[in-house]
Order: sequence, then structure tokens, then C-alpha cells
Amino acid sequence: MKTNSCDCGTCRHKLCAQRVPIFFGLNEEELSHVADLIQRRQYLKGEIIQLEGSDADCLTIINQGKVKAFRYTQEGKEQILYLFSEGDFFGESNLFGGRKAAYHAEALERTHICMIARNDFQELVRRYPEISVKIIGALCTRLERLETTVQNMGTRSVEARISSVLLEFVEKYGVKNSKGILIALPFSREGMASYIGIARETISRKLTLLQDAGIIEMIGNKKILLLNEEALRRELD
Amino acid sequence: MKTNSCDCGTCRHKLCAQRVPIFFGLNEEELSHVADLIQRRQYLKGEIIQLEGSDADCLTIINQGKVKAFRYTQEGKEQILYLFSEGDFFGESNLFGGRKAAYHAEALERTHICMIARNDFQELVRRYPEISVKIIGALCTRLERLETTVQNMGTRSVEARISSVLLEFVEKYGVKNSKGILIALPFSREGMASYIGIARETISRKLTLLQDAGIIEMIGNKKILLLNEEALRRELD
DNA sequence: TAAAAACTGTGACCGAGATCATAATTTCAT
DNA sequence: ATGAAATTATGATCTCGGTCACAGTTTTTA
Repeated sequence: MKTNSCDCGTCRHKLCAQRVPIFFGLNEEELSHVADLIQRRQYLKGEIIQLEGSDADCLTIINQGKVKAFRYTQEGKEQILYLFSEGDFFGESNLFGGRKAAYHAEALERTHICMIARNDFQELVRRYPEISVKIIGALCTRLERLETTVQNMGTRSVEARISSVLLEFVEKYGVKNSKGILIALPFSREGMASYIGIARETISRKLTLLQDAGIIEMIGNKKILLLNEEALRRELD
Repeated sequence: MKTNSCDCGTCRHKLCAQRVPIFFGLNEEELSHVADLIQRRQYLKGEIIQLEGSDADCLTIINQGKVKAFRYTQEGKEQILYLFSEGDFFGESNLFGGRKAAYHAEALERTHICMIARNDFQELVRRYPEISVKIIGALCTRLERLETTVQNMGTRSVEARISSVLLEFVEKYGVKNSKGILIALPFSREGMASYIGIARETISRKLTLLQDAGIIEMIGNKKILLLNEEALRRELD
């Protein structure tokens, strides 16, 4: 498997810090200061990174891989809240609000993370105030996604919600090829269903319809080829 | 009508800044600096404070009153995203992300707001970095509410969602009296329905059921008396 | 590469909640 | 206080999407 991360002991931490948007704008020296505070860890697919209700007091930044953030209802029904990828972070509400973790976090594939302890991070923010501006920006982006999700769940048909999530994946993970845009799905059908709050069977049926309409082509269970983006956008309403 | 705000020209601005959580922690002098940058405005019930898509480049802080933030779908269906009260703010994504307003904002009653222009605010944040920490805290609170809303919409029955919103109002606007907790509703039935993403008729029916069960008592259209909080909590699931 | 395990598709059925229509109440304005 | 306007309640009906059951595929593993 191809890897694009450096494995020498000294630079890997710096690398991590460099890649993370909230540290953009720091210079070499500052980055290396950040790097000294970072602890790295690796998780395999399916491993739990954070438990809902725990008070892990550190900021967790995803350096490579994908993570789902989710909660269970009392009856055991799962709702996925976020799909985090490279550069995303979580645990900020532990640090800033002093709250317990609001959701479980599980690696969807092999995932490398960087952790910074509460005290170290607070010190960093004090020293480099532009970091907090970056964080505010990231939180605003997150709020916007949730706002749209709430609107979709409250007002839109299941078809529209499915189109919406497919287009989200296209944007994040889509790769153009001669026939269309190939999406490597981050979730199983079950996961997609839980992400938009519907039943697995329903998403199966609707994807079959989209395929019959020539809008998508399902390739195994883990890839979808988008053949007609225009038509998919029309499904949004 | 009783008013608890000072009307002399000099101190009213300072008053406004003092009340707002994101300026807590500033001293007298700093507050008065902030006050100099603030522009006040008043809106009557039903007036639009912000239009979705506009690029009002200022931070808007609610000093008194209530504001609903909402969007329309193409078919004209409304989804309420936030209910803002005293001390809440919006417009931050305009300032920090350079984005257009993500929703309409409308006064639900007579509302006083404070506005700070983008440049002034950026200067403030630079000068008093603890403001940005306060903002991060507020955004985390907002995220948490939206996360719970998404979970409710995705996994919970309409009964549970109604109980949830009633309990939210109890916490925000409830006043204990001898019979129970009196809630002055910020929304009409229509508004409550739009807030949790269901039909107005459905909420009517379910509230009637709750009343028949002796859990609440509806007083006109604008007040609800909660008789049995325990029972209402059980409805959550 | 074959068997096991996990995941997905599909039909049948059902029910919660939407929609429509209309009556009853509440609120507002004069 | 009273009539008009707005809001809410409620019955009838319908439909979308959930649930259950099971067959068919895909993926994993040994």
C-alpha cells in the first residue's frame, strides 16, 4: 500500500501539525513547538476512539483516515452525526465547555490521529490567538452542515436526502473518470441510512431506482459511479 | 409595560455590552471601548432582521427579545433552525468564514439588538483574545443543540420530539407556580411544528393527548402549564 | 479458493404522520 | 365590547417510509 507520510522519527510530528488547517499560518518554529505537544496514535477499522460521556480532555485531530461520530438512543438506534476526515478535529467541547464527550467516535478505516492535551492546547491558543480564529471558522462550517441536515430532515423527502448525501460524498471523495464520477463510499448502506436518519431497506430501494433511471451505477457495495450529476441535483427538489 | 433598561444616552451602550456573555470578563474600561463600537437597533414583532443570502457584515447580538432563525425550501416550507434569546448572537459566519447569511432572522417580539461591524469586531478579537474563547464556547453549545436535534429527527417519534421541545421551553422560559410550571410559548403551534419538523395538525393532536393524560394544560394558544414534568420526561422514550 | 460471515435487495404489510376540509376558538383591532 | 381575522382542533383519508421475513450478493477469513 502506498503511503505518503514520512516515517523518520523527527519529522512526522511536524508533518502532522502542518497538515492541519487549524495550524495553518504558523511558521516553522511555531509548528515545531506545536509538534512537541502532539501525541500520535493509530486506530484500525472499527476501533473506538472516543466514548460518549467520557471526559477525554484533549483535542483529537485526524491526520489520516475517516471517523464516524454517532450516538445511540435508549432503544439502540444509531444516529451518525458527523463523518470526519483528514484535518477535522473533535473534542473541542471538552476543552472549551468543560463538557463530556457528546458522541462516540469510531474509525471507519485505519486512522491516524494527533492528540493535544487540554493544558497544552490552552497554552497554544493563548500564545497563538489566530488558532482560535481558525477553530471558529471550522465550527462555523460544522454548524452550516448541521443546519442543512436539520432542514433536510425536517422538510425534505427521502429521495432528496439521499441525493444530498450522494452529492456530499461526490464533493468529498468523488474522482472523475471517463464514465462519470466514482465515489468510494465511506459507509455501508446501514451507515448511510443512519447518517440521514432512514431505514436501510429504504435506501436500498431508492438507490435501485436511481440506478434504474440511469443516474447512478452501483459497483459492489462500496462504490457508486455517478453517471448524471445534473439529474441527481434535480432530485434535490 | 415595565422596562429594566436604562434610558440615558451615555450608559445604555455599556449596559448592552455588559449583558452579553461573549464580553464577560472584560473590565470597565474595555467594556466602554466595546460600547463605543456598538450600534443599537430595535425591531418589532414580525420584522426581518436578516435575510438569508445577504452579506450583512456585522455581528448581531440580541440584547432583549427573541428571534427565530429559519430557512425556506423551494416549495415554501419553513424550517426553524434556532430560537435566539437575550445574549445570543448571529452573523458570526459572515465575519469568520466570509460567507453569506445562512438563514433569515425575524423578531418574535419587540427585540433590541447590538451590532458590531466586521472590522471593529476583528479588531476587538485581536485586542481581547478571550472573546474568541467565549465565542468558541457559545458555538459549542449551539452545536450540541443541533446534534441533539439531528438525533431526535433521525431516530425519535413525534411524541418524543414534542416532549423534548416542551422541556427545552420549560428550561428557558418556565416559571414555577403552585400548580406546576408555566411556559410562555415563544412560538405559535405552526412555529413549534416548524421548529421540530412536523405538521401543525400533528402537534395539535399530540398536545391534546398530553392534556387528556393530565400532563399539561393548554392556556389559550400562548401558554402551557406543565403539570407533570416526570411524566413528560418519560415521553422522551 | 471455498466456506462462513456480513451485508444488501425485495416483496408484503402496516402504521405514523401528512394532507385536506371544515368547524371551533382565540386574538386582535376598532 | 364586538366583529373580523388569525389561529387552532379535529375528523377522514391517503401515502410514504418503516418493519419483518427471507433470499441473493459481496466480502472476509482461514
